[in-house]
Amino acid sequence: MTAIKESSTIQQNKQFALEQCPVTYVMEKIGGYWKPIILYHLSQGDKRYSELRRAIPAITEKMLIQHLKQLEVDDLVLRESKPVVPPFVTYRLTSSGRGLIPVIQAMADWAFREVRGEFADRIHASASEG
Amino acid sequence: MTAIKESSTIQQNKQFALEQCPVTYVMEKIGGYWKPIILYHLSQGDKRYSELRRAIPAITEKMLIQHLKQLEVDDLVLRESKPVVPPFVTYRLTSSGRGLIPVIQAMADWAFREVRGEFADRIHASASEG
DNA sequence: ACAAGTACTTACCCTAAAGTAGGTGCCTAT
DNA sequence: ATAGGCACCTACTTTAGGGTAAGTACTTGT
Repeated sequence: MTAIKESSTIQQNKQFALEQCPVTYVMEKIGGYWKPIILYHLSQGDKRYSELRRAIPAITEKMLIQHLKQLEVDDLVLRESKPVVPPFVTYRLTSSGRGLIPVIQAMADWAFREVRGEFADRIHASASEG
Repeated sequence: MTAIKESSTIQQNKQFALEQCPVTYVMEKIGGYWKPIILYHLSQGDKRYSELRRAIPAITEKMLIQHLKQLEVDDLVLRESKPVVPPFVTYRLTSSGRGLIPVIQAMADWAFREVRGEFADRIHASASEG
């Protein structure tokens, strides 16, 4: 067991931090507003850059490319470019990225349940108004 | 079906936005760095203010109370204070908040899988170094 | 008398994240 | 000839999220 030498303390700290709060680790990778939204769209299938742009009209190009680059260095997203003109660039989830699909899916499920709940409340309120 | 009158367009927009991207709805509620971390600790059981503080040493009091208040108005967290001195305030998840447990749990699961993966990679790399 | 613990609140500051608005190079369609 | 689509890049500015440090009110412990 001589593997992991000097860096073992880092690893131990990481293990420690993880036991303290695993969610912190996740936030370091996909914290912020846009990343989970981008990941959601990629979870629906591989997308070209321009497809992502159209799928998320509210995001600026700067934010989109910036987060895509970061997701790439964090090995959550893979960028594949065909050397043609006009450019043809595809983004897809890596296997780590696909590991986040349950998270994204749980988020989507919750959102639907919440809004259905509001809907039901509203009908109920209107009904009891007379 | 005359329930929902003037406000129906808002509701329709919400439904539309939700179909476009349910994750956006989630981000409006729990986006940012700290909220999921707070929710994780509350998912482990009801906590007093000071317990949360100790559980999340990296957070400042300002951030903690600020996000707790916001989670309260968003009906994800319930604040219960006993009128005693010294104060005794407990925070717990509401039913909406409990609905997020699968999200938080999926995050925690992913974090553990990721770090185990890194660990395995590291051992593998060291082994093939000689 | 003083520190420490409870659960906050307030004022000030700073930085990192995000928005604005341009440009690049190359091609196709009108 | 000009506009538009592709996938970006860059400089500048704004905003909001977060950090620092102090104070509040009341009680218990030493």
